[in-house]
Amino acid sequence: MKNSRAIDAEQPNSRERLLETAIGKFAERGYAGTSVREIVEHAGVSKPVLYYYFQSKEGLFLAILDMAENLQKQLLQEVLESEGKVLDRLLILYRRLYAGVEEHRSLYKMIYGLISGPAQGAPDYDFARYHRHMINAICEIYSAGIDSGEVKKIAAEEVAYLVLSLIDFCLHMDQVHPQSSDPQRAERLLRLAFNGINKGTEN
Amino acid sequence: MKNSRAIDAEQPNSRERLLETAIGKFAERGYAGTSVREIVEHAGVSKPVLYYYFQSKEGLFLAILDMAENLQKQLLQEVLESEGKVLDRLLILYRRLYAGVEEHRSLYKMIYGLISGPAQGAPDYDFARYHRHMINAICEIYSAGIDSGEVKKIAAEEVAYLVLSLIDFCLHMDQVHPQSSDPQRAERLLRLAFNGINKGTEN
DNA sequence: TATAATATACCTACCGGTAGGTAATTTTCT
DNA sequence: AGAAAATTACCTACCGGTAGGTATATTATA
Repeated sequence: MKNSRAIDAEQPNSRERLLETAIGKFAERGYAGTSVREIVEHAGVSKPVLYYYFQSKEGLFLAILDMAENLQKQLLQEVLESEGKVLDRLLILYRRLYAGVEEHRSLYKMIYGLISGPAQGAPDYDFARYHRHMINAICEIYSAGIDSGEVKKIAAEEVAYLVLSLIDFCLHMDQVHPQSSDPQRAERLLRLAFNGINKGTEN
Repeated sequence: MKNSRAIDAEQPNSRERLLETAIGKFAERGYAGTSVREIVEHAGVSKPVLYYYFQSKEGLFLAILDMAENLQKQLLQEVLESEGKVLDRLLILYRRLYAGVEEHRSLYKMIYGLISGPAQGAPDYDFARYHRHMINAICEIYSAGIDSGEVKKIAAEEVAYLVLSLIDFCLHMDQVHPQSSDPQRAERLLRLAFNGINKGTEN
């Protein structure tokens, strides 16, 4: 028999502690703004442990990005399996996204910072892929709505930009001002855009 | 008479070259990702010149931010003097903003990165102020539209978020994919949001 | 007893910042 | 007007400290 006293709690091992710590630090202070010393100290391990698992600071960074892309891929796949009206499916997308951001707050912050901001000395990486995946998913949802005659025949990409801009913005706001968080805002704005702002448009 | 040969060309002096170079570098690689050596070398001056004019790397950074806030303040003031329909005034805002971004591409990129991303080791600064100024300006424009009965009586801030999210997103896209730049996109999306996406809404 | 996982102690290169000096201009004093 | 004093605008050379990374020894595990 391999285990001694039951399943012995399984406290996160060094590798995972390093990943988690690095995500937090990179999110708060950026890649160049975070030293490997900070990371290993906060994770409670010595420096060679980091190099043992990730070869380099860049390796650690890229391991995090791999993780993030898998999370996004899985999320979008789930959402695309949904059915219903366009607006409802977009709301499902948003809610699922919101839940994901809640669960991986720092990871989202880190990625968002790298998508929107400078490279911070980090290794090259095609961050726009995250954005493209989102646009594609929204296009797919909207196109289905055009096919079923539910929504206006507007270029799906055009609508995708509008929807994504709004979702992104709200998620971002939620992150930089968590005290005035309003998870419903994105949903309201989405409905608003669907119904129109001008007087004379319905609702 | 004090001057010798006319106004002697006045090539940009060291101070301005440092400012310009620093903006470019900070925009591309972030604050912590840019060393003062890089800056002074690219600007063609020696290190103490930077410390002579700006006291520190932080001083240089803050000087840039001062500049940026003044530019924004001036821009919004101009736009708020406009008259007309809400959508038209918002389009004026967007166009003016677009022109400003074109003119100060790197500066905008740097600020945007700092608003959206981690601190990168940069000194504390309330970057959200840029965002608040924008929201306030849009609220003012929209409120005028409510008063004149032109648009729906929706909380102005709500609309401001929608409008800003859209403008921000388009400006940002324009920046990270300048090759597929489409200055008209924001205008189309703005109109789209005003008219609604659902079938049955006008236009 | 082999190997996976860690620690100590150290490396070189570069970081932001400064000490100390100087050529050229401007201001002040006579 | 001309000398003296002060200021401006810059330089080379260097500082203490910290960055990312590693050689080597040790400990735990199987």
